[in-house]
Amino acid sequence: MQQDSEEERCEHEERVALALKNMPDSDKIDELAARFKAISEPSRLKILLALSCGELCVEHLTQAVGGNQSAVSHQLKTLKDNKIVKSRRHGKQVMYSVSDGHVLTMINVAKEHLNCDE
Amino acid sequence: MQQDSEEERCEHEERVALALKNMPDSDKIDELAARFKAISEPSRLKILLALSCGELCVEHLTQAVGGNQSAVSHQLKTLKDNKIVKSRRHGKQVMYSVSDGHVLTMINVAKEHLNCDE
DNA sequence: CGAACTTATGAATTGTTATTCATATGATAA
DNA sequence: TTATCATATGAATAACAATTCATAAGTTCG
Repeated sequence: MQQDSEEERCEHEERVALALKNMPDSDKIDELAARFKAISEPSRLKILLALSCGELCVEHLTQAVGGNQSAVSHQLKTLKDNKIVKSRRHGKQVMYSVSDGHVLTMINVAKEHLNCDE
Repeated sequence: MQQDSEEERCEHEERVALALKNMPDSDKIDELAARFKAISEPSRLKILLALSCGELCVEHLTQAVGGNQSAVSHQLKTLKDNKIVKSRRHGKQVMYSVSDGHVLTMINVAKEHLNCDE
């Protein structure tokens, strides 16, 4: 016998209702997802990990992650559009850095999570 | 005039070296990226947000996020393969829940980050 | 065992996204 | 202003991923 009890059924229905009630609206979900997506490509994650050591210009970033300048620029654009990194011009160079502490926190939490199962 | 100073150049070179030294190996980066990717689709993020209210079976999840059963199953597989959710069988049903606190933390940090700029 | 129910999976299609190459833009110095 | 250096961008191709449909597999009940 493995029939659901009356109470269990009820509890689950309530949880569905709660989930529906608490669900952020579509735009917010899309924006959140887009940010995770920005971080979710190895090439871009690598850039972020490099930037977690401090501000770097495009050329140095390119050295740090390996690859070509154009690719890195495209990737930086994606990261910047999603507020993951910020930039400032310094003479001929453009310096990039992680946009704020939240991003670093997320990466660190993700790293911890990674260590849990191996 | 906007020439780089000698010290600045040095500092940057050091930072490149540091970034290279601290860079996790390729496999680890790929795994980390894959996890972010798992979270980075609106449909899957929605599932996670629903699960943040508590354990749910596939049918209820399907109700909570809207969509069809097959799609939700596929999405759950991706989440599970990436250790974002876990499951247990309960009679005919399979109950899914968020794998651990790290995942919830990440989502909450991401939500905070979202609120910073609007 | 067979029927009913819940979840999972394979294959195909469609839609997205990364990367590359060529070149444009912006900045500085002579 | 022109040459040079640093970065950004557009367009094209190529790699990848999401969704759907049909159906298989696992579980319980009679």
